[in-house]
Amino acid sequence: MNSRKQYGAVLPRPFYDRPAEVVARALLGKILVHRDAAARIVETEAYLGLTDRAAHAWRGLTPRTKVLFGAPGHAYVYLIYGMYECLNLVAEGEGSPGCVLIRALEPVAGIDGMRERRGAVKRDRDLANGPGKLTIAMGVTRALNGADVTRGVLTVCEPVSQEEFEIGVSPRIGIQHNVDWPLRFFIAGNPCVSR
DNA sequence: CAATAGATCATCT
DNA sequence: GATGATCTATTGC
Repeated sequence: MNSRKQYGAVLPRPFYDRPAEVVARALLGKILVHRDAAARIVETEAYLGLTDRAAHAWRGLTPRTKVLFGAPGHAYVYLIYGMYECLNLVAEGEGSPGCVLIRALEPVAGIDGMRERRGAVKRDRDLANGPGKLTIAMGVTRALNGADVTRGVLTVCEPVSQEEFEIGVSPRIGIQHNVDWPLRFFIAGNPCVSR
């Protein structure tokens, strides 16, 4: 049991009030915290909104995308393929629907709970190395859609110690439009980054 | 090891 | 009624 705190101050709202691709880069290395579970963000993708056909908000304001058009620093959780949930963080100011998809995490604390929720996973690095996996591992569900990430049960925090890392860039994964836009960011060499 | 099929449902046409 | 920001198990070299 390690009782030492693994993370520091909660990121304030202005952190998110910037272009989606800037926030996506800045989130790498930060610590996502939900109740007793904490994990380092090692892979993100930026979705730009009205100009980005791959983004949910591309078509405009609908009941589902309402959160994306709201204030920055909130969670957007949606169901994909009828089975898995994906976690996004809303970026950019009110009315500007940029967001950042969290694609992979490196477990930091509460790993026992993650293993329970994930079932027959062998290695720790496989607990949260994908968008659908990390929501299960962290216990994030659609009940958290619209939640304020600057205070409450789900937050993103500064790491206690920031090791140096290189940021890798590539096209986004699993989408059908704008396949060549380099909006995926990850910590180069980290074993928890998805393939 | 790489490729592929199947699971399963909220959202939008 | 079709589609999708996925994962896992299974099949085929």
